Amino acid sequence: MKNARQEQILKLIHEQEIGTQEELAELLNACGFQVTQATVSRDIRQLELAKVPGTNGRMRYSNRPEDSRELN
Amino acid sequence: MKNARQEQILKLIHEQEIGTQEELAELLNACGFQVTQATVSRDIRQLELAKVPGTNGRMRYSNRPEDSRELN
DNA sequence: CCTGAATACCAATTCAAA
DNA sequence: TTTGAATTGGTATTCAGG
Repeated sequence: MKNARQEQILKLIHEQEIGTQEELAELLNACGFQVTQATVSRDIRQLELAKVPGTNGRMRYSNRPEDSRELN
Repeated sequence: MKNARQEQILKLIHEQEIGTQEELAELLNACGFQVTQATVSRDIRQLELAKVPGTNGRMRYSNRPEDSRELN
């Protein structure tokens, strides 16, 4: 089910550094959610997760930026 | 020069919705900064800008998320 | 160092399908 | 309405060079 999976995604990205959607898809599969990258991409859009270059140099999915709502 | 260009990038992403690095590169060129996507990619990493799926569905570059520092 | 061109990699979307 | 496979589009990186 979609909602449970998206919950799991939030949990996962909070627990560990996830660099790619494939990686996330694999972790979900390990949790019993059978999905492909295409679905993960859609989930990410719905959850409005951001991909940020971390301070360590690597990329990481994360919750949305504070100032992403309006311009000035 | 690099710093001036990165300043300009910050200004641009704050002023308008920028969806791709190519788009950003074009805007920079229009401002007199001659760059390609490769350099924009590096600047984005150095500035730690995030790419977020906006509420409107489109992608947008934005300043970094509030919670992107540590895990729990 | 910093950069561009080319490339390899990653992500969004299309197109069926259920 | 949700999904996967395949495709297309976008980005990170390599590799060479200034």
